[in-house]
Amino acid sequence: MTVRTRFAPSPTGFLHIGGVRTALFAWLFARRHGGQFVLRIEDTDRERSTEEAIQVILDGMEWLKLRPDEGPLYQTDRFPRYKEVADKLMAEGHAYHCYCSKEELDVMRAEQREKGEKPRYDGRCRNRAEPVPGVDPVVRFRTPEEGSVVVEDKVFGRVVFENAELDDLVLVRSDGVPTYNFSVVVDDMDMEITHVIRGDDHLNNTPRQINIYHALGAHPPTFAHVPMILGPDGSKLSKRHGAVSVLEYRQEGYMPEALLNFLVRLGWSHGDQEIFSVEEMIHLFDLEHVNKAASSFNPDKLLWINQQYIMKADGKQLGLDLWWQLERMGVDTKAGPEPEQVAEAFRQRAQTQHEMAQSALFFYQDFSGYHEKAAKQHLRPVALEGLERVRDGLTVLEDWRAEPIHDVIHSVAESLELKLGKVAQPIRVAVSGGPVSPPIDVTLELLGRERTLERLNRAIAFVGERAQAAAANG
RNA sequence: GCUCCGUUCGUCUAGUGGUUAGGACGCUGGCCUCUCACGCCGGUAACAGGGGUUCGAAUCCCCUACGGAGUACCA
Repeated sequence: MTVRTRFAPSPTGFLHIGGVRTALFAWLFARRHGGQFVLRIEDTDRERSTEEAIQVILDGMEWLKLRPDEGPLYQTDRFPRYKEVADKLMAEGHAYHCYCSKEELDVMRAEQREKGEKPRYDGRCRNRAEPVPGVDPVVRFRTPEEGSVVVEDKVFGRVVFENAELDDLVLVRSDGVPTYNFSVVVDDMDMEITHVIRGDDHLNNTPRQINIYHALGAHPPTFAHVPMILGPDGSKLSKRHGAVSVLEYRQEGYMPEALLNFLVRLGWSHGDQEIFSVEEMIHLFDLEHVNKAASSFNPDKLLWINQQYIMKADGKQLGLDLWWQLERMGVDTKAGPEPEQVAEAFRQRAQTQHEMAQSALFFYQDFSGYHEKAAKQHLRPVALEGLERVRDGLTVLEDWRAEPIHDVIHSVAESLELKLGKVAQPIRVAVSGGPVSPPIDVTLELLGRERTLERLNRAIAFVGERAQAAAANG
């Protein structure tokens, strides 16, 4: 039997990292076993489902390359099938019509709660022979009254539920729309899902679903409930931390492989290994090493992993990503060096590509003013001679490459009997506006002769003005 | 309330009766160095609590505490 897993999100909110992690595990498991991965959109709740959310799910999974072998399938396309199965259950006595009103049920539950009992449907319509005129009934499942259901969960192990704890759940609403616990069973059965990998918030639903499988004469699939992902503070994931659309991570400059790597280590491990290529994940992933406890999302680690990926990323891709970020920021990338070369210079200096773009801005456009502290520290009269000599040396330099540029700066430092840093740092502030940049020779090469000389002259003038102002004041 | 589930450094985790409880992120000391990074060397910090079982428990059992989920004509 070939393995078939599925990811079945309901498009009622954005696809966030919790959902992605579940999808990743299901996808990895299918890949690992040479099986298929199905994407099913659970949109039976028409009130809350949105077209936008569906699009985010599709785009997000495409970005992460978590591509389904089948689907997207939509539950709203399958209503006739649910009806067919419900009718069968009715005909065989596994289900019955219930005419109770919402109010009636509320009263019933309130009374039970008062008595310290678990609120549950008491089966009052179980043996009703006649319909109630004018009332559209719901279809309820006739849960076995005795015995227990054993869930052999791949993650949680053996979990036993007493049927007496369960009640007769609604299968089909009065308007004919199936409920989750029913449609999910029909779908997983029809789609021949062998392994249901989903969030552990569904563990409690599992015995009910298993009972439905049995009533249908079907074999339940293997279940694996994966723990939830919490926010950095250990609270439920919210908009503040991870509960934003996954696509936001693309905008913030994370690489999809890095996000996947981060997510696979949330609740799963392979010894001490931290970095996994997608191929390695596929090769190594297993349900046995999935944790039982929820884990919280650590943004710093995501940043670190992303940086690791940037360092090793393909140069072309890095250039493309930097270009994309710059364009998004409204920068004219034609007005500066090739993004690919710039990205190379920043390879080890950025945790995200967005950060890289921010740092690289000075290659493409002029900065308005100097970083105050840096200017104060480095653009001083003592730096003047070095700046001028370097400018003069670079003006006549024939070969505009990092090495010869380095030689010019180095010899100026030597002739002034200064350490390289004493000469380089003022140049850095002069050309970048701030105290941080890639190695100075590389920076100048990328910046180009024209811009370099122009900015050097501007800095020289700046130092001159400052000296005059200081003299006037003091 | 009831049912089910969970609990190892701040965080992600290794660990399946005998370990100085290991690694990673973070933080931190140092080295490298033209800045920032990268890299390298070092430090910090954990078995929720209490009872058992055992020669011996992070590991097995029970209780408590805390956290989570379900208890819908949501999914």
